[in-house]
Amino acid sequence: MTDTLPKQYDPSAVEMRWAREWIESGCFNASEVDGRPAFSIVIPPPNITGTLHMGHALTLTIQDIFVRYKRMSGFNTLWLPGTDHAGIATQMVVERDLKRQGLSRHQIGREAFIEKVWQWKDKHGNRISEQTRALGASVDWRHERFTMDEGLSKAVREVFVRLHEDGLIYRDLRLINWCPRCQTALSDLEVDLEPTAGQLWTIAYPVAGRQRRLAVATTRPETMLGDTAVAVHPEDERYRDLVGQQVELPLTGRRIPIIADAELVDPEFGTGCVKVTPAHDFNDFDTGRRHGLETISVIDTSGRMTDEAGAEFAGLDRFAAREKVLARLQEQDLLVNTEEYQVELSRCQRCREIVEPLLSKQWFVKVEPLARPAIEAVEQGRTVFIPRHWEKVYFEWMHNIRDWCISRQLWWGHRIPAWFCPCGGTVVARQAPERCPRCGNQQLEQDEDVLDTWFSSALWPFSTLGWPERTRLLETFYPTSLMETGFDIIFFWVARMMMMGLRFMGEVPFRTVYLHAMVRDAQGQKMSKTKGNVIDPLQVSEQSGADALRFTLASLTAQGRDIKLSTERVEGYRHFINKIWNAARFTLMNLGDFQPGAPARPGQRSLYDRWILTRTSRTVERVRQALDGYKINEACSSLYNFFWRELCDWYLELVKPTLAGEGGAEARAECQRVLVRVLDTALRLLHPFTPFVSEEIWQKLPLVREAGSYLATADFPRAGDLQRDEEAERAVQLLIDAVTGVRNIRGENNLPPGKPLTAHLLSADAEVRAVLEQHAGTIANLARLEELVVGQPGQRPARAAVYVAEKLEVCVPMTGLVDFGAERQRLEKELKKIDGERRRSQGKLANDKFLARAPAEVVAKEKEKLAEFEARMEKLKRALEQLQQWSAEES
RNA sequence: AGGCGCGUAGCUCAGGGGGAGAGCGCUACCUUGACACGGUAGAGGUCGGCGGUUCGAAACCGCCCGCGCCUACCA
Repeated sequence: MTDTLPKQYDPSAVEMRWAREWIESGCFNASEVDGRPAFSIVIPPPNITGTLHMGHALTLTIQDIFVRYKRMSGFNTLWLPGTDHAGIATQMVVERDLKRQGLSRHQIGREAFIEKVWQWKDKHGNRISEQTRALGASVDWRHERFTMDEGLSKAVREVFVRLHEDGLIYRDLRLINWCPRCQTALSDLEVDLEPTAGQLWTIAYPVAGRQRRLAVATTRPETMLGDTAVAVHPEDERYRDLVGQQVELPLTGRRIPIIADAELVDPEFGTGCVKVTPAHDFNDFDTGRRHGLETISVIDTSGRMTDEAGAEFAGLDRFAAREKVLARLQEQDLLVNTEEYQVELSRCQRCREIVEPLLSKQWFVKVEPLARPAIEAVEQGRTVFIPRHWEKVYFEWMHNIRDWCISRQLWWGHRIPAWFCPCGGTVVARQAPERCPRCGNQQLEQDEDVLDTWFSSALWPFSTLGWPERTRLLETFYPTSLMETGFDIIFFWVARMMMMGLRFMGEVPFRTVYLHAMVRDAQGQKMSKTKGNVIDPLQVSEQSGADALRFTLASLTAQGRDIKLSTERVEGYRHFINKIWNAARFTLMNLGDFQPGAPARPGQRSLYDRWILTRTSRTVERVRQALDGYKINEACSSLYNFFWRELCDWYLELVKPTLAGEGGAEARAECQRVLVRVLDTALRLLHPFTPFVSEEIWQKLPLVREAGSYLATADFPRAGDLQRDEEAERAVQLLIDAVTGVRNIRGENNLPPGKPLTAHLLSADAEVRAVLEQHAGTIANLARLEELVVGQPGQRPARAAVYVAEKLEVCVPMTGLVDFGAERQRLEKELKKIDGERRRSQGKLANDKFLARAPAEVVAKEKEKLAEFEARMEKLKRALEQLQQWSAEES
């Protein structure tokens, strides 16, 4: 016996080594031309500013499980990594750096600033990629991409130009969301609504030439300076006569019309009159367009009042202006009411600043024509969402989609390929044009703006594969097989990839979208730096090992539910990893004379060998089925249960004597072979989940294999590789029941574990008795018996504790004092339980309708169950009677 | 306001028309030939409530109660 492994598994010594070796050996390299079926995933590119958090750990774990599973199942597998330039976030980070040096980006200029960002990226932008390696992600680093790479930038220009040619990209002066702090336009999605305590003010607007005032309510009184109408409902009797008249807009001296609009106005709400500010409110903007109203911008891009707001207010911050407007109205007795009111504030997703709707000339994508095919593709099942219910969310958004504002007033990003000529002409082109096609002028200026980061992300599944070139990689791996990401970016990303993929590749970007849940802390709170409840995956990984973290995340990934993570849980699965290690340790300790190449001798196989082989086969089937159905947690629990409960708890215990040579050299040799075979299979099954420990052990196993082969690229087991053997399953179940019965009696009667006992195993079934007799030695060994008697039910020993199993009775004669009370209680409890089952079963069988309508096999099974319950009850009753008798004799 | 999801053992959650499950925790015992990061045994549940469908419901349907999340332009 050689003890080659330490008692405790130390992941830190193992993980870095394999992470490096797999990559160096090319295990994860995809092949561009290959006869094998392709399987591909493009990684959802994390921001270069980011560091790895639990969400990344989860998505990487899930993707890696599928990628390794498919790779081992013979697919030509590409998992393509990369990062995202994250326009606003990255620009903010670099600007902050500059600020520390007392500089602003405007001081150093655009070119120098972009240079700085690249420097920053070179220095810090790889951090997340390195962290990805540490988790064991089996990505093909040769194909790593960055959204600002030349190739991807070319794809962005190509898409922009083509969409523009097709009339799907246009430039227009419209109301957009503007962040006064970031100084850029935002799309609807980049704005978060936040319920906030505010006020609702009611202001009186005097009707021109009458003694009447119209009361309008507003949450933003400062915008009244830009009002260009007051709207009422066309059917509102109260105001019908006023439509077409004017009001005198307070504080401005302007006269504005009273209009009727059924869409904007709900006559039931408030006074039924609405102030209309087309330049600062989305509803009002639409109303303005319907009625041809003037737009007056009274707030500028920094959130200050413009000259249009009037001399008194110009230059004031929007919130200061609000106070001043209210004060002035108060003085004029035009503020008729103030009440507390819950308002939804729009905030910038990046910096939390209150977003301002502003009139601005921006580039937009006309989305509806792109959305239609993207909707159809999911309707037709060409792309399937998992869990399925997310499809509804996707449809809901796609059906109500609005045009996408894609220009950003930033410097870091893909510059918009549009050039303006002083003559008023605009050229959209792949390359900088030399002269204006309209007037020939050579003084063209490129648009200052860049594109929304999500614009380039939308192209990710094909731009990363080389598009617009028709590369081998693209031909082989598009459409990708799986998109694994968080449900929170269905709209931002998944939907947009669908639209762009269909438009430019003519086919969906991915066949399946697997949306994972959010990782929360143990209390179910969202993890956040401010709350301080963040669990850092790298720290956990250092403490417990990446395998333990991965297995934990995978086990908790039930479809459609948030993951509540705690370090205690990871600890628990670390124990599982250690269990795997120790099973291997035990195995290796018993393989001193093992000959890997020697032919198997199935004739030498024991019942236990046959049993573990068939159990392994079932596990293979379960794991495959679970993975094929995207049920990762089910795969995990099958593996956990098999490895710990079946392999370690029973098989290893059953064969210890054989391995010790008690059954002879041949039996030992075959047992070794089976053990190696089973462990090999288990490691293959485990590998996608716990790649490090499985590879480490596998390399130590004495297997016949080519030099330089890796578990990472070994074959994933198939259920048919191993023999099914129901007879062995039934027989071992008898042994398990017998052993458990003795242990139960021992535990319940407080008999010390070391105390040798005598047990009688009784069964009316001769076959059962034969199995028990054959394996009496094993039972005695595991149950710590000094004597074992197999007999018929009538041969119950005197003064014995009884345990009634399904097919046999276990009796242990009690020497010394028997606690009759406790023993009776135990039996009565068991009796009551079985009686409940029996009655339920009997009730069913007494029901004619059940007999008539239930499927025949259900009825047959029910009859079997009833017979079994009755038999067990009979035994229990007899045991109780005897107990009664002994008890009487005793006293 | 609509939509979606969730209420199962003390905790975290699987399961899902035909004998209530796991992990952790808890109790008792144990240095038994890999593992105390271990072993053995045990306690613990009107499967949120009420109706309905069914021979049969924890599961399917409806309503209700709680808890989350997402979407939305009510001034």
